[in-house]
Amino acid sequence: MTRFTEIAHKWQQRWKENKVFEVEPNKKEKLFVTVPYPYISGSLHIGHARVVTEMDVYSRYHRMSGKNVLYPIAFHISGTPVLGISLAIKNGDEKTIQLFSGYVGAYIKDKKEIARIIKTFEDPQAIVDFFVPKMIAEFSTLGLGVDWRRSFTSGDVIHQRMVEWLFHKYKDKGYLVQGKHPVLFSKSLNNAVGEDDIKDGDTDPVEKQEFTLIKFAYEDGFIVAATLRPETMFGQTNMWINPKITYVKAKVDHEIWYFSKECADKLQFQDHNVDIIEEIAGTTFLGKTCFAPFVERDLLILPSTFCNPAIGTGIVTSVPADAPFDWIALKELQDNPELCTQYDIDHTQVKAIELIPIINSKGYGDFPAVEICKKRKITSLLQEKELKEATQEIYKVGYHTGVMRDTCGKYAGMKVEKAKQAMRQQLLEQGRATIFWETSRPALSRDGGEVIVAILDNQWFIDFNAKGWKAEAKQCLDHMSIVPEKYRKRFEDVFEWLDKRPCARRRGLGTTLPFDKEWVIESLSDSVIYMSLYPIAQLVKKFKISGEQMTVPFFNYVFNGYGVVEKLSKDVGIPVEQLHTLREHFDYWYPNDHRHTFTAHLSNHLSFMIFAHVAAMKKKYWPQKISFHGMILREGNKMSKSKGNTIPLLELDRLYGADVFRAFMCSATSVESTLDWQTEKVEHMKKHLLNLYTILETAIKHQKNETIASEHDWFISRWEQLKQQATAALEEMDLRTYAMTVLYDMFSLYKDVSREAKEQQFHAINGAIITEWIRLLCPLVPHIAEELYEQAGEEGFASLAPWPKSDRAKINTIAEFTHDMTKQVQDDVRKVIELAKIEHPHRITIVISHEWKYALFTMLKELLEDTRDMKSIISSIMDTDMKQYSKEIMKIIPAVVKDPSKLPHFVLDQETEYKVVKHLGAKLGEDYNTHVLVEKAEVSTQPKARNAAPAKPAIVVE
RNA sequence: GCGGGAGUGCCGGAGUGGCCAAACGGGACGGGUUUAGGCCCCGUUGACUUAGUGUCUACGCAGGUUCAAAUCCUGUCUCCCGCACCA
Repeated sequence: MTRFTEIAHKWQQRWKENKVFEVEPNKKEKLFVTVPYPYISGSLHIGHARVVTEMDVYSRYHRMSGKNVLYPIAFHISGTPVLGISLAIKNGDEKTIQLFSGYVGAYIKDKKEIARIIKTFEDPQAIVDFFVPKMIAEFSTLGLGVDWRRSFTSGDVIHQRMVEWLFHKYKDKGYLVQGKHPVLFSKSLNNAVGEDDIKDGDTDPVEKQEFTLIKFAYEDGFIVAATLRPETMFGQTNMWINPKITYVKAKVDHEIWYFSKECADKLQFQDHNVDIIEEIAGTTFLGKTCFAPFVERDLLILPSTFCNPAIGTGIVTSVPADAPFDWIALKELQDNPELCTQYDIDHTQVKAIELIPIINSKGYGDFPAVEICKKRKITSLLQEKELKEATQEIYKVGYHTGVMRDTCGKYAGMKVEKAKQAMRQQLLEQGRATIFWETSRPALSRDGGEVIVAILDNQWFIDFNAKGWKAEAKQCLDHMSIVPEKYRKRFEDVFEWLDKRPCARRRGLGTTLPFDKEWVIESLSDSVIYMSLYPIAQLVKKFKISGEQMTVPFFNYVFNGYGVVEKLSKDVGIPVEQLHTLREHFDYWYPNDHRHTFTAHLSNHLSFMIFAHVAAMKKKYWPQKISFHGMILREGNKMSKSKGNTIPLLELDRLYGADVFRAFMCSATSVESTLDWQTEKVEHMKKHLLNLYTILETAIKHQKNETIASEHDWFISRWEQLKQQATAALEEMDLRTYAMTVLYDMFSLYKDVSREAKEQQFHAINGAIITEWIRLLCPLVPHIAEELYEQAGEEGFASLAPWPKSDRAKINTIAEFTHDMTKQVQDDVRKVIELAKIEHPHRITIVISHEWKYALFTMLKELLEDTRDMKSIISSIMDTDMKQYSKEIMKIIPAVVKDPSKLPHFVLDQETEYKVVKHLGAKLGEDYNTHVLVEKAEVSTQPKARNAAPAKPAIVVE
């Protein structure tokens, strides 16, 4: 454990004991800040730490600036992940058990005890109960100024009641609708499933794919083929049926269909009635025909083994121009007359099949499938992998760049992207097709049952397009501050395309839908307005208010002030005073003044938050500000648990202590940029902080309350400017500039003055700035700051000390300039001596510029403010009595106009400069142990005297 | 494909029209301190030049606007992120 870790623990303990961050409403201006509540998922790592730490630095500044700051954190447990962990442990999943044994092992050493605790995790609530206190402890190691009394989880009664209240609001306003919706579904569990219920669902995710089932008239009914590409239907040449499998004839709704048995089974889950009539061998169909839409003619049914009964209908319509599988299958048949004979098919008919060009894709001719097969040397259906890749490639290019050809009837000239939708729509409207959902790969649930797609016909949706809602949300957004501002447009776009969103599921932790208990509110929809609980959560606990008491009217009153409090009190059995207190607290803290989050939340959580607030809250409680932070990498790589490259907060605490982390994180990159965690750089920061700490400790011991001589005005001036810079940066949440200012700029400025100030004066400077500096450091490295603050003999906590105000009156740019000039001359003298290779100069002469040049430079500076026109500048100057120096002036002006940086920041007068340099001369004389002569150009005999310019005296070393 | 962002030195990264050979941090090199190492301190680190205050070249590439561009405009290349119902 490092020294910094010890200091951190000491102060974290004291803050806790003294309830430093437990806040109540008072007379001060309030600031209520939030971050998204973290999901319970085992131990915390630095990925979690960024957002909470940034918000902490920012809010600590505001606390010191005199605001009453509320910074709370709660925990999210809704949805399926915690459930999934629980399930995995129940099923004896070794990976999960090991992972969680590791997390638990961070706190408990006894192996038996660990195993016992893991066993309890079969109940999801046990996971929550175990980790919430651990997560609070781990967050606390970061030194957060959080009021932990207000924490809760999304599974707590208060949260559930509040979510119910919100959904009642949605329902009352007509923002909830019911409809059909496809979900992944386990036949054995007879329930919807998520990623964590599916075998290998985390490593090889299963998606829902939307097939179009197209009906081809055949005998008494339809042969039904499945396709993902309805836009290729103008290119159909034949039908593929697998001779090796058995199909079924079935009554589907009111029609007779011929298709695979597997599909028939699945279709029953997708809102269709299916009665199987008989089984039919695949070979039965061969050589016959069926009638195809779009091409509007009979297609020959041919054999192919690539048709998989488990995918789609096991029947595929053939588009050899655009589908590599179809092309190779057709070619194999055309090239093998024997194969045709074997299936009793007329080879001449097969041979006669001609490809129909349908899509014009970038980089391809008439028949992309043929081209790509040739290019990739695909000649056989056995090259399955290559064929799949080729199919992907053709699809991708076709979808993005393709245009329908003249062969495609009224769709000719249409982009593939559009034609796909339009053609499918036409088929559906004509009753010649239906939608069928299929999983993107064969999948099993963890208990071994088959996973399919089922359509639920009573799915609940939030309808963001409900009348008036978007307009209000937009109004809220318009009044919000978005940092960085560039994300506002993204919000606007998201608002545009937000439509109906499924908001409840059949499984998972969370809140049941109050008016339809079969459903659990989905985890993104239940976490949109929970910040409303922070002002009251600890009161609800204190007043022992039960779930039954937190009714809809209860929240209506507490949040919005609606209703008659006496009646409410009687109805729910809560004393009027308590209701008043709840209402007052809410009204004091709300709205949420600032929410700091990751950009990934923009299109869902943050947008929903705005919609939820405008739906449920009075305008004055709408959110005020959202800021964004960037992602976090480790040594250039993404951090993830599966890669095993995360850094647990406990380890961070042990190796560095919170302050090193905070300082590194804030200074490494700007808030909105990607942060790369590089151990080497963190080590550098640790060294720097140690160095800074030592310097401040020493400075504390050598303070004097004495007047600082005017020769150090430059330092004081710069100090004030840096204070201002730090403050301005914090106001903008520019944590990087702030961190750099207090860690480095002030540090090097302090070093500079320490080198040139005499001891007494240096101690006086210490007296003037040290406690200020400590306080300025406090938001960034609060533990170190507290420790030093105490050493400096200050009362109370640095965390609660007033923020140092900068004094504009002390800013003296002339003093700074003079100081810089002195340093420059000093530097030049050193360089000249080096270049001249004179080891022991016996005389140094410094020549101050001619007086008239000061007038010239002053005038030039003024003129250059208005114009860059050489002629007018020259004529203005020549109008004065400087004309006598025209020869020299004509050399100076072009150079200066071309590059105005050649002019000094300030132009002093000759006498002042002479005095300053004379003073320096004395010092130089001591340094080099030689005679130094400072003279004005007018009296100098040195030829170099002519080169002297204001702020740039000529130097001669002999 | 659409939408958004980025391309600056050995590296990370400042800089949004002139005060920029480029903050700050790191690395490398030279020197000081030290028994030695570390820490710390000083200097150098685009090229050329010089007894400093000098000249030239550079901000993905190619053009343009302007007295003046890394910064504005046009084209182009490369990389990253999002394109949803998933937390």
